[in-house]
Amino acid sequence: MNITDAQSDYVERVGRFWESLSMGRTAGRILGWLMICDPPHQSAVELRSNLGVSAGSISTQVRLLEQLGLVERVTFSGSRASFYQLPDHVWSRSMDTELVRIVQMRALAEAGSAVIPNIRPERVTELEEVARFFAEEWPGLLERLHRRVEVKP
Amino acid sequence: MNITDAQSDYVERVGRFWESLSMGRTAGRILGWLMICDPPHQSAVELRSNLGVSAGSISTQVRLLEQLGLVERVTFSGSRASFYQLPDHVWSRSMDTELVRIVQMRALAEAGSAVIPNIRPERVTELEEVARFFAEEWPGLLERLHRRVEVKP
DNA sequence: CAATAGTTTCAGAGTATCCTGAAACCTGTG
DNA sequence: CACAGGTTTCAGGATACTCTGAAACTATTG
Repeated sequence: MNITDAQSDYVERVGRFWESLSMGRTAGRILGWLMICDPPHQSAVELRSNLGVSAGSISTQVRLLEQLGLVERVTFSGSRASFYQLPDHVWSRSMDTELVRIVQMRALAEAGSAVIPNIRPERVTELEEVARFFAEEWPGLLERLHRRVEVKP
Repeated sequence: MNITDAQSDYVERVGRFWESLSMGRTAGRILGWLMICDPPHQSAVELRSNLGVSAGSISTQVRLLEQLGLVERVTFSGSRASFYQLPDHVWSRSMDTELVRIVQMRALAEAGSAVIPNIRPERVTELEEVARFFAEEWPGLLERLHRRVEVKP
């Protein structure tokens, strides 16, 4: 199945959005296409021809996306090629990784404890409070998200 | 007041963290120094000498940070210079802007409605559900954050 | 209204990032 | 064990950032 104009538009749009998050346009295009392609799993060659990027680029970006947990590799007996597809519940699961950012933020704030200023110390301490708040809230929030998204009403 | 070694370490650490968010090391250094400097407001010249970057760079990055609402410009009668400082509650307030990202995400998901696939349509539709979930939850979450951070127990 | 403190703009240099195309490298299969 | 399909690596080119230093600009102040 070949890509249509409407699909190409969407792929480009996802690409630009991903780029605005400074995560690379090609990676975004791959995700965009994997969201709407049929079948949902695509070989490197199919990605190449539908997205118009080189084999090397596909290889690099797919590995990157795999590391981020946004793409998974599947294989089929009888076919030598690898296929790539979005894992189940990518989007809700991708929110899980925000927790590591929160932890990094907390670590940054704690590293500031040695240099807390006398005037307006909250410039440093508030960062820690914010990090602590999200560290507390995030798990419960995610649980509700997952319940809502994974078990349909 | 001149920057100490411990302070410089912290500034560099904030700089690297900011860089890891792909927001530029110099911008991060400015924020780091503005978190711990005394007085809390600094002129471009002070930023220059404490951070070791050029006047042009300070000018550019400070404008950028101002646009993001992470730095504010203040002036004092009797002084010709502008001074830069962190606004009150920068860190908790900076979480407010996440809402626009959520809205963008929702728009992206809605743009996909024209190309929803027959098999595994949730690859597209779940993105919208996630966006909607956060759009609903974020305001309340922020309100609790602000209450907690702004009125101390 | 001239001098000057302070700020912004801009060209050029340096650096990082991303892509391509080709070569190298795997690994099933005949 | 050689072949061939498929994937990864890598050098080189293009692009985009970001910084610097100097010139241009702005606006107080004497």
